[in-house]
Amino acid sequence: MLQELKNSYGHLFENELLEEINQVGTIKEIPQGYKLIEIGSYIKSMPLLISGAIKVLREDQEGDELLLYFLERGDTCAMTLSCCMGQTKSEIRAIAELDTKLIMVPIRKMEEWTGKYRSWRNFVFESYHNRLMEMLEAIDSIAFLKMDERLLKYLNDKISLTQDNIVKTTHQEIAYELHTSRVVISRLLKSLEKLGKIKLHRNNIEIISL
Amino acid sequence: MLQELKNSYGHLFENELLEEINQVGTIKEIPQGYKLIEIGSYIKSMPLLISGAIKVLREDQEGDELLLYFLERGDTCAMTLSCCMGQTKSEIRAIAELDTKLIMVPIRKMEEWTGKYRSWRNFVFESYHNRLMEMLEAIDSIAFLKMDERLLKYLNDKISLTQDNIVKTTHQEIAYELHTSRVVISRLLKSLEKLGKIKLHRNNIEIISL
DNA sequence: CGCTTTTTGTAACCTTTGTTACAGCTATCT
DNA sequence: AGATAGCTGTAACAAAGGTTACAAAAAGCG
Repeated sequence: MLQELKNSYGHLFENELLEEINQVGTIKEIPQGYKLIEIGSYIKSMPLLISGAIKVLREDQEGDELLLYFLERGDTCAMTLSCCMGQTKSEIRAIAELDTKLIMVPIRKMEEWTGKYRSWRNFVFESYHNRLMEMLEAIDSIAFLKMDERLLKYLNDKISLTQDNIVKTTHQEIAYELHTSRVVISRLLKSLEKLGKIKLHRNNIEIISL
Repeated sequence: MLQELKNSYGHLFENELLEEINQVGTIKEIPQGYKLIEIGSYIKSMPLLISGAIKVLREDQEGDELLLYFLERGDTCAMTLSCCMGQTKSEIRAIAELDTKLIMVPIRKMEEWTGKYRSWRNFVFESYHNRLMEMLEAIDSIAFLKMDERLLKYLNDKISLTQDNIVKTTHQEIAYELHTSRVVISRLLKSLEKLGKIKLHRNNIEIISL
């Protein structure tokens, strides 16, 4: 594990801290689609991403979903931090978007490290910062963009995440994540296809140019 | 200043830290409507609220606004924290919603205090947590509520902020903050009036029951 | 292969929200 | 008082997005 740790976090943490993480952390490999955190659940450990990606979702009372943002290598979940500190329930759902490898760190260590290691403090602050920025981006999209623009942004985000110009998903799935209906997504995708920007196939969308 | 500091932050910080804040902080009284932070500006000090309220707004390229949340006594601006740390430009605009009293603390002290005082660390973490939760609430409103529900929530937030059942604002102002048009707000307000929930006057709205 | 389930395409229609235009009212200023 | 600027009310219309319904294609399965 130490090697993987160093690859992803070596530039951030000093050796002593890396060693501590190595001692108390457990590595986990989770498959795509695996649910890491459910809304309302308590959290007892904090994930440090090694590879893969995790999508973070919000849900309302009726069970309608909305995609907030993705976590990638070097990221951690600020919501988790937040919940750990306050001992409150999770406000979000986290699902592996790709096959993902991560290190789980028990939360009791966190308090200790924030006092002990300046690099850890900075990491935590930076995580909060990044998450706030991503929340702002999410707000921008919902508040200021129309559905067709949001869809384009969604497709863009997907291809930069997977490094693949084929987005493997269904219209229904996109509709869930953008909190709209399948018919609306099919309609907009069809018009993108007519513009020559994408090509529609069953269970996947081929991106030509966006 | 020390007394006001103790009233608002005495339960959070130890005396030594309160003393330090007293040394380096400067007290500021700003009138309603005063612009504290503009989008794109750099921030050199961090506000600790003593009394009053500050509204935090987001803006898109076209200059369309959206109200994110309010800061009250005991709060600080996590966006400011965030920007200070990263030395980046402000992503938000902050305007005094009421006449407001606050203490400005130079940002260079922050790094020092996060290492030195556990209570300060906890305060900063809690601020981030609170702001993340308020961002989530903002997202919930925009994504899951219809405009009439958002308007109700807006009015509710206002009366709990001012402790006054008369909301002193114009339809246009509400429209800006909810990122819609004045006509839409007038329409919805009128229908609320017909339901007997509010009474409309010039420049203010009297809340009967929500 | 025949049956079922999942996914996609599309039409028709409704609701919500946004836009334009204009009139009347109120406060303020000179 | 008269002029002006700002605020509110309302109608008529346009656009975006949501809903319902149904058909057809593709994949999965015994």
